[in-house]
Amino acid sequence: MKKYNIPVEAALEVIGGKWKVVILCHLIKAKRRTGELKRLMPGITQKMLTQQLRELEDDGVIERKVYNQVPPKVEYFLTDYGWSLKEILDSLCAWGEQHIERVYPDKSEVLMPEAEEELHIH
Amino acid sequence: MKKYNIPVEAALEVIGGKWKVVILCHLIKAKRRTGELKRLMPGITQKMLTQQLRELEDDGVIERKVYNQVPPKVEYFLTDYGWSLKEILDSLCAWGEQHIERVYPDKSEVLMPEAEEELHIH
DNA sequence: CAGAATCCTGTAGGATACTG
DNA sequence: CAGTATCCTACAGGATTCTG
Repeated sequence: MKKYNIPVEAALEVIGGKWKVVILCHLIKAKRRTGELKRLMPGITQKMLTQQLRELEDDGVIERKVYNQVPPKVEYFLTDYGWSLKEILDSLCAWGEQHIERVYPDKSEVLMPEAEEELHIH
Repeated sequence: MKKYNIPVEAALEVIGGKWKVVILCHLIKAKRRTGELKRLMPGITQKMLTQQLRELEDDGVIERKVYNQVPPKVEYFLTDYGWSLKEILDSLCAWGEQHIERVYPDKSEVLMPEAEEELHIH
């Protein structure tokens, strides 16, 4: 059992990973398949993605649903416990939006995941 | 100029460092001298402390006040910009307090820094 | 498509000693 | 007391390949 010098460390232990907040911010908007997450995070490697997902799963923050079919289909989504992080994630996202330097003259450069939702890739 | 795949990355860039949230959580309660911070974070090394402090300073989140005296005295405190992170830090701390496993049968093991200094009301 | 298994490297970050 | 300056190592994390 871990000992913390300050309670906030308990939160950091769960969402402190390099990509965890980003992953959670995506999953708070919608459940996602592995490939979707990969496309939403061009910077992440295969290895890191699964690794971070496993840790989040082990911490009970997200859940993994496997569909028994070929080709395989796996979906990740927040658990109830994960939703308890909503306030944190919301404030983080809000701050990011407010304080981001405007690198996007128009929105064209921003990934618009919603647009590709429901897409079937063959 | 950095390009983000998702706005929240802007927030992570500022508070994503290993110790930054902890430091900020301390500074949100009161301005602190270097030695105080060191004692509040027994796990951090001299090097990491100054490094993280410098980065926070460079990002305009905290400010460093040097008193010209011997022995030296330096104080760190949040800037106005830094206070814009209050909501994030508050929700992080709150979550930590709620979800920490109760490792403290009584409070005796928890550091109680408040006792040693006046509060910094903003 | 999801992800496990390898191999490999950079660097985050620790320990220690020193200075104004 | 606050802060450099070194040295050094573990491991986070990347690239690539393979499999059901």
